[in-house]
Amino acid sequence: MCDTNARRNGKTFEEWQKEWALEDRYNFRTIEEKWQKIWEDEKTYHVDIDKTKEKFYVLVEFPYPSGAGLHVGHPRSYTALDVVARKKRMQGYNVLYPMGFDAFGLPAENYAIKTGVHPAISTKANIANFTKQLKSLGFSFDWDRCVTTCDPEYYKWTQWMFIKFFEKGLAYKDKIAINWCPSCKVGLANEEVVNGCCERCGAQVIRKDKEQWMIAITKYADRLINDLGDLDFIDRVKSQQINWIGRSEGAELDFDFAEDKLTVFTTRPDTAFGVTYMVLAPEHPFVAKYMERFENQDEIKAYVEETAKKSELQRSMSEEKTGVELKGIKARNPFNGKMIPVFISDYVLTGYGTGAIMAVPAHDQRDYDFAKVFNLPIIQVLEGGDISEKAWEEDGAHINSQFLDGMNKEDGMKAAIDYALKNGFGHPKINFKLRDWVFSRQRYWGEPIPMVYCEHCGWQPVPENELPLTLPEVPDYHPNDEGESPLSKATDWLNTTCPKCGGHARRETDVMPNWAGSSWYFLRYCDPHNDKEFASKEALNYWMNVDWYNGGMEHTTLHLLYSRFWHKFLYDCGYVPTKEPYNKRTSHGMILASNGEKMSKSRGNVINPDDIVNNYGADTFRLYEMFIGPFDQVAMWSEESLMGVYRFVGKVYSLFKKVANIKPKEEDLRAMHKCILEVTERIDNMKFNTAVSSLMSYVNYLTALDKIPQELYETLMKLMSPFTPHIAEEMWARMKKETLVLNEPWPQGDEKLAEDNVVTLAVQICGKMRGTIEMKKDAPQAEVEQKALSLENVARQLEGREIKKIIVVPNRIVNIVA
RNA sequence: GCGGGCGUGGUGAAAUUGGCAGACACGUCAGACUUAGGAUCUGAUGACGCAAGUCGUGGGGGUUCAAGUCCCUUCGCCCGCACCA
Repeated sequence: MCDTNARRNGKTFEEWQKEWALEDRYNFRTIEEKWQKIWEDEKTYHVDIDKTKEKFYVLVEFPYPSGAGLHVGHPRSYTALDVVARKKRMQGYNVLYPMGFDAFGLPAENYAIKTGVHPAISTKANIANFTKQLKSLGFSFDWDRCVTTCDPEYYKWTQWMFIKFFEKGLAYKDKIAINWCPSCKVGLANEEVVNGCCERCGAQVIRKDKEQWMIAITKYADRLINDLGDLDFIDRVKSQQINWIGRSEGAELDFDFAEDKLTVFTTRPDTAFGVTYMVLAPEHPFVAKYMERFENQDEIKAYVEETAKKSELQRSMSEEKTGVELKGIKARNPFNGKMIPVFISDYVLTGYGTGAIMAVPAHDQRDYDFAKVFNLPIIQVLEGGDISEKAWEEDGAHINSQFLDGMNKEDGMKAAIDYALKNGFGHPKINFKLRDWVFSRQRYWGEPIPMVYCEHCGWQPVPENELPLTLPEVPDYHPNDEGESPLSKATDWLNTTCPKCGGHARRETDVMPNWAGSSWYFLRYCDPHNDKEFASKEALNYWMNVDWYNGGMEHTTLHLLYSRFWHKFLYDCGYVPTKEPYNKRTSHGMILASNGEKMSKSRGNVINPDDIVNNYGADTFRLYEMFIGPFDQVAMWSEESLMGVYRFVGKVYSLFKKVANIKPKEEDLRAMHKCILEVTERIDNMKFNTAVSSLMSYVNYLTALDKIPQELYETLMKLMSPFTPHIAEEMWARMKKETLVLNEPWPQGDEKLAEDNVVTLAVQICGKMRGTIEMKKDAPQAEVEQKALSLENVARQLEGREIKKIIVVPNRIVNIVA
């Protein structure tokens, strides 16, 4: 697979040898430059479908190519999965480990607003810089498969998939109250709002009614939960997704309200006899519909207006419950015929359930608080609690509930729903917190939504043969306050003809969110240059699924959820062979500055990866990031620890001088096999930090030897090559001349050879350590006991005491109970 | 409030799942080689104690021959969601 002469830059092996002999010191710069050039020139990491081999697809989240360049956090997960990829290759798998760029996004657009530089230009420069940085770290990415989401050849297919969503009725335009960031002048998905503020700029999000493209992710809510079951995702990810989707089982019940049915969702239909009033969200359609008939219209209108002005955050923060009664119309509880008052209040959300609730103040704290403010009756229907101070939210037998009396929760629920069904005023219902995906962004630097609006034919998709619908040039990148995309200024582009009737039509001017391109990029990696389809069936069948996907926790309810949904949709359409894209999902911890703070430009505590590579080398950098701490936990950057790792790599280099063509002794092999077994097991289990510890221990062993048998050093290079590929390749070349260590088979650890036939057992008296004994492995119990008792220290401690029992755990411990 | 997780030396952290707590590093101390290298090598290093030994995994209690690990209880921290009916 490789051209030996090219690898030697035309020099003969003898010439190289002379050069090496001169170099006594570890010169990482020459070594790393040399091997990176070889890997690049020889396309060492290029991979194709090879049906004779088992495939393994390793994936890391592709970065947004920001102007700031690579962060030290990026290499943490890239190195970890590079280690996995390299080891799997050596174990004989055909490994796909690709890299690309998630290149649409606001920073490039904001930069364009400030400087006038077209986002395509700054993005291209940033990508070049990122690529250079990534290559300087020696990752084994197949760069031939690099994809970029802002490339028309790529987003052609993102647009094509949007049209599929539209064709299947899952993409629709709707006027809804959206989360509007007044600073970015853009609508945000629910997932992009953090504590009522814009995820990007931190400005407080306000509510704004806007026509938006929506994608019906809620149709997949159940499957997105249920299919998690079979997947090897870390627990935090699973539970966070489940929590976010927020499934609740209950019932919808119809209360009579004037000539209408007022439908509520409740998880506790069995508490219906405790309902003393009802509450509508101020936006509920009945408020406007019956306005004329309310006696206190002014009061109601004022309250509706006031809540409309409030942000979600302000609404949720109000300490005291507020509201207004809809005087003039009462509702009728279908369970007992009682007429009850109806209120509007901002504690009822318009977007969840039906936007209306039945209030059971005795057993729901929010209803209780509201009832106290408005002096409403509180009827206890579940036994067991004192409701004089607060609501009783635990379970108890039903009381004051006619036919439900005496029942427990389960029976009560069943009986209440049966009763509602029989009398035609209710049915079981499952609700989700998840809302449909707001897919429009009033921005420039994103995929144009490939839709045109015709007065006669309505919304029509751009015909497939006209894709990609490329972004036009615009005079000005500013969005305006009315929330119109900069694309609305591209008049030539904007006006078009209807693909259906040929009449005049207008293009959609909103673009897609950042999350669009990243929702399917792992599919494109399988077949990145295909111009007939987004990826061939053959490629998808061979490479999918992703076997191991690592990414940030912050994407759990964003990218990870979106892409699972997107993939399921493609599966339903028959375009992909599997119903889930990722078999295994792990997540790395953040790297913080040495004082425990987040690294940020404003704090001035950012560590630049380029500096680390220049001062210590890529191998040290990689190895340090693996050694820094448990992979899934936050870690603090420490220059001192980095130095320790640098010393270690230097030591490994200088040990080469002691390598000799001698036969390893039994204990040498023991140390070697122990290291093989540990490193192998620890990489598989994501314990990269202790895998490095094993290598260090092994090197400490080698350091103590006068001469190092070559086999031991060769094995060290094999084990280190996933972590520190440059030095491993270099030292391997110095020993073997012709092959690449990365093509060597991964060493096989032998349990038997790793075991010592002499073991040290701890001797305890009543659980307290009193000494140790050396025994042959698996020595008979009697012998062990005798030797333990013969210890001077033990004998002294036991003087005058009676031995009750001796517990021997083979090869571990002796505990004498006296 | 709900969900997930964590608490071990001066520091980052280990601990074959109930079996010698502190591996591997950082730091510190001592020594060697040297004498301007922030180099390298060797050794020591949980606390108290001259020592035998005693005490030690947030606190308290329990199970066990044996607990960082299991059970109960309590305190503290981190992350996600949050008026979701």
